[in-house]
Order: sequence, then structure tokens, then C-alpha cells
Amino acid sequence: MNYENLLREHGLKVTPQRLGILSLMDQKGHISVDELYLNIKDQFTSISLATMYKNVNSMMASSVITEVKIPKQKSRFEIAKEAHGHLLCQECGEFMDIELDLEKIVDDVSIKSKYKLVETSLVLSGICPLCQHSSASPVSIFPVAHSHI
Amino acid sequence: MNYENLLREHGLKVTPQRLGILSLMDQKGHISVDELYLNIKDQFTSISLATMYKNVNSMMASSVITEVKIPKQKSRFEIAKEAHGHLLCQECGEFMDIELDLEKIVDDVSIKSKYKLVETSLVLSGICPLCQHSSASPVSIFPVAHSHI
DNA sequence: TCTTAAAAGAAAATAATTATCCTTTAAGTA
DNA sequence: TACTTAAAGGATAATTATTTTCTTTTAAGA
Repeated sequence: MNYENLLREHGLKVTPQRLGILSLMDQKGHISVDELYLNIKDQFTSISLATMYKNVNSMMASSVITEVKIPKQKSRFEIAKEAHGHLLCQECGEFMDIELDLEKIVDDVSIKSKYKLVETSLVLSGICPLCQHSSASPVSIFPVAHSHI
Repeated sequence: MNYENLLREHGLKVTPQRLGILSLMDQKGHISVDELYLNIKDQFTSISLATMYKNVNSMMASSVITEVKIPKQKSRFEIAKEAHGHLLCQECGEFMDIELDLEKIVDDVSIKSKYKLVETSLVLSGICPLCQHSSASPVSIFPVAHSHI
């Protein structure tokens, strides 16, 4: 995907900092503000934390990115895309998208509540297969631990 | 429900402050920490904000209460109960529980991902029937606006 | 009652986020 | 290509949110 166009289409100026942020999100899938800041300082040694927040906010306001709020964790941000859910391993922190078919539930709730629904946020949490077997392993100190898919 | 027993069952001391917090949550259904603090100061004029946080944290840790993270809003807390979803009106802020049948989705995700799922968090957001009709109404300044159920 | 570990309260410390102000730059226009 | 300007960046201060520390009070069990 071309992030320059993505930004332009949403009426935002194309800056190296924004491209860097989007590129990081693309690589990592989901990333918190501070992870973002830590990682981006390699490329933009003088980038300000204020710039990070300003960009995250402006890109959220124009729907280029989306915030995912996660129980007991800090929010992560992802490039906006069609509705989907998330799956979290409470043990190792693995976090991934899942395809969803919420249509039936959404329709049902729409009818009963008469709400016009525009947004869904679903996070399922549990223990991933690897952590189920590595029995006595305590909760990881590290926010993103082993990768195993 | 008897909150004294609820606290005892979870190994927490019964204090007037905790009972006040639980009673407020019971009345309001869902409430943020600062709303909680504002409201509780009437009864406990000298209650400390630190006490609020400490109690919210201890009652969360022992699963007496649950945090609900909501897109673009501050978290609200509720007395823990069986799994359910939430419905938010983005216009007036109305916020309510909804019954859910996520079983099919949860089973499906469990099988595909091999995760052992233990927690679900679903928030549906949209426009409530009243706000749909009061056409040009802008987003309310007030966190909890008209009540209409 | 007496004992004690947990909780409350006050204040300070930390963390997270936003605002301010001045400089720089992207992007449209001459 | 240079000029103009509104938007964005960077540094820092200010706010806001949350946690920690330390001392006093209190719930709950002996």
C-alpha cells in the first residue's frame, strides 16, 4: 500500500515522520505509542514525543489509523481496515487480528435496540497454544514475547 | 446483592469506602474513576483520590469489578458479572449492557487458533434511536446525557 | 479488649498526554 | 523554479492521570 496517497486522500500532509509511523505500524501490525516512539527514534533521531502524539491523534481523527483498547494493557494502534476482531494471549502477549462474522449479532442488536451501529470492537483473550504447554511459565516480563505462528 | 459478602468472599476487607463505591456502581451501572470520585465525595467528604484508585485496583485484581475499555472514551467500571457486551451511543453517551451470544464465534476462534479463551470484550457503538431523530444535534458536551430506555 | 495486617488519607513522585511557542517544511500558486 | 502560507515539527512547559510513600486508622480475628 502507498502511504503517501493514503495520507493525501485523508487530507493530511505527507511528512517523513508520518510515513515512518505508518511503515512501523505496517511491520508490527499493532503497536503502542511508546513502542512506536522507541522504534522510530532510530530513523528520526530528533523526533519529539509530542510529534508522535500529534500524529497519532491527527491520523486517528482522519481515520487513517485506529486505536485498539485492550483489557489490562495499553492501547495499540493499527492502520485502519475493515472491521475485524483481536485475539490476545494473556501469558506471552501475542496479539493478532482475527476474521469475524459479527453480522448476525450486529443485526440482532440493531433490531432490538434500534441503534444504527457504526463500529464494533471485539477483543478475545486467553492462552495461546504454546503457553498452554509451557506449563509453569509465569506472565512474561516482556510486552511482546516469543513469536510463534 | 450483599456487597459485604461479595467483598469477604473475595478476601477483601469490608470498608465503608468500598461499600460506597460498589453501591455507586450498582446505581449507575457503569462509572469512570473520576465520576466515582465526584459522586462519592458527598458521602465521604475526606476520601482520598488515592483511595479510589487503590480500591478500584484491588477490586479489579480480585475480580469484584471489571474495567470496560471503550473506544474514544475513558474506561468505566462495573460490578463483575457473567460475560456480556456493551452498546454505546456516540452522540449522547448512553451506555448499556447487551446480552450476547458469542458462543459460536468463541468456539470458532478457539478451534482455529487453538487458544483457550477466558475473556471477551465487545463494545458496539452507534447512534441511539433518539439521537437519530433529533437530527442536527451535535455531540453532547455532557458525558451522560438524556436517559431514554 | 488486644493485636496486627490491611486500608485510609495526605502529599509527593511518576507517567501519560496535551498545550504553547517558535522554527521548519509540504504543497499549492505565481 | 521561487514564493506564500497553513500545517507540521521540535523543545519545553503545563496538565492530567495514576502510583508510591509514609503515617494514622480500622476491620477482623484471637
